[in-house]
Amino acid sequence: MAKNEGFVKEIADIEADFPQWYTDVVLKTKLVDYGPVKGTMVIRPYGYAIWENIQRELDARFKAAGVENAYFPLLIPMSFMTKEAEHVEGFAPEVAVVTHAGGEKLQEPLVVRPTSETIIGHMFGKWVESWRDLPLRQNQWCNVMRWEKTTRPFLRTSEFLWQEGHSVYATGEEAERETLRMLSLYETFAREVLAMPVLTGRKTEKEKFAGAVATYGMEAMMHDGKSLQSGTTHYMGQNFAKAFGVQFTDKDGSLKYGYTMSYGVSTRLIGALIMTHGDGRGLVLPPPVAPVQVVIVPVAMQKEGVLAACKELAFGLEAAGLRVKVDDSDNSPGWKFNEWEMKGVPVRLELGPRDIAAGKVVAMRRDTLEKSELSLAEAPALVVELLRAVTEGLYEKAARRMRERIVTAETLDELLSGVSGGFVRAGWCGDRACEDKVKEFAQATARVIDGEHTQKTCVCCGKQAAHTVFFARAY
RNA sequence: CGAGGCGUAGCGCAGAUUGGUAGCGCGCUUGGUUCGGGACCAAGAGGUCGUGGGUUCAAAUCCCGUCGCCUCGACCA
Repeated sequence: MAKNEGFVKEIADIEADFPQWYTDVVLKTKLVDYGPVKGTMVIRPYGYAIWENIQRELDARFKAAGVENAYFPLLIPMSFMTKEAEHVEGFAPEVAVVTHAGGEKLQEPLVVRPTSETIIGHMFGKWVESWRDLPLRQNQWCNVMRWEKTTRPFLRTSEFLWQEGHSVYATGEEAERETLRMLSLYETFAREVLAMPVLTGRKTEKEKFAGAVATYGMEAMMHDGKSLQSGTTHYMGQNFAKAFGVQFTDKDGSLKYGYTMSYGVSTRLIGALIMTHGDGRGLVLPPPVAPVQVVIVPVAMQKEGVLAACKELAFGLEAAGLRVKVDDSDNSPGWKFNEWEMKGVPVRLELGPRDIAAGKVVAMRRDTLEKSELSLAEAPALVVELLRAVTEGLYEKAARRMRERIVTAETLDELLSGVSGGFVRAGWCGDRACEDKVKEFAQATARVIDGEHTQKTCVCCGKQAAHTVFFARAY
């Protein structure tokens, strides 16, 4: 790579041409490549390793919450899709359909799952008979397909990876409580693992999931002030239970429909990470999900003992539970510094003859680019501490940016100015017409309804506000 | 689906207006010297010019068709 091809932009520059910066960085760091079919992506090893870390962390949290993993089929009979009226209306435009197989036209077309409420509803209908079978809480890690018109790696692709959790409860209260509990689990996960602050809340009718009674979402603010929906949970009431016959005999002997809910996050989270933490030099990965947490760059590595010292250091760090790489490739140290900075490795250690003689190692943290000297002997403990500081630092930096870029608006003009660089908190009367008008006027949508209702009047029509809403432009 | 742009070596591009031996940079291979912020020398390998047709003695280049991808808008994890 030529000198001028590296990422040595300033932060202001990445915001100026953010979509281009994003596309460049995901391709150059080999997170992803375009697939041969429009809208598809290949998640390359460096990107997939991030996904595996996300999976591992989230999966453990689901299991701790009592959810079991299962796997349901990719293909869903077309007739299932039409059983829930709103659901089919919402998803019909973007499903891919299999019409031929085995060299013959199929009697009934099969849709490639865009989400699995229908087929899981069908199966749950078979499995649920008694109140003793409830709650039923399952999750699957899988791929889904939605034929999108405009695509971008991780953020919106025709096929993507996700998890979808589905639960049935005997009562609506329980199912609703689970819907909020999972939203909270996501929020905690975003903070602790992705170092990403989010806003959570209920979605408006216009933005809710097709077939749900209520949808809740978490929204993250990207570097350019736009919002990215990073996870959703849905309370379905009895809509799907009735459509698929999810019934049980209650304690009193009466036959009742269950109440269902679902929740999901996808590989979009990888895009969210990149657009939350990245800077002019490329990726900045939060330590909990970074495929390589510490890279060791040997200096003057042909000199006696340098490589051996690097390997010994790596051994000590690995013993402390860290993911470590010694870059003993033929490139110059300068090349390696730039390369690993671009790839977002949270901590770099430089080890050369000078350090070895002094019993020290030079450490650089990726988030602040600050260098410090550590005692070689105590490096494992110190690096663990440094990584913790990086995670916290990333969260604080992103949280500060989000706080600074949320403004309150009383008028459409104020809203328009606010959404050009961040989120806007504004009153809303609750009418779809006003929501649509805001969209038209400011290219902004209602992201979530704020839990704190502070605004008295609707930003659009001036009537009494039913809710206080966060408006933003969204990816 | 609307508007633009692009398909030439692994990647990024030039060559096209004026048709005439397929080029450049990076990367790759081999050998050597280097190594504290993208090192250097030497020698090499690598191309159905997206695809189909047409014009021509001759097409990457001109004409017609077609396929694909990217970006920006309207719809969505």
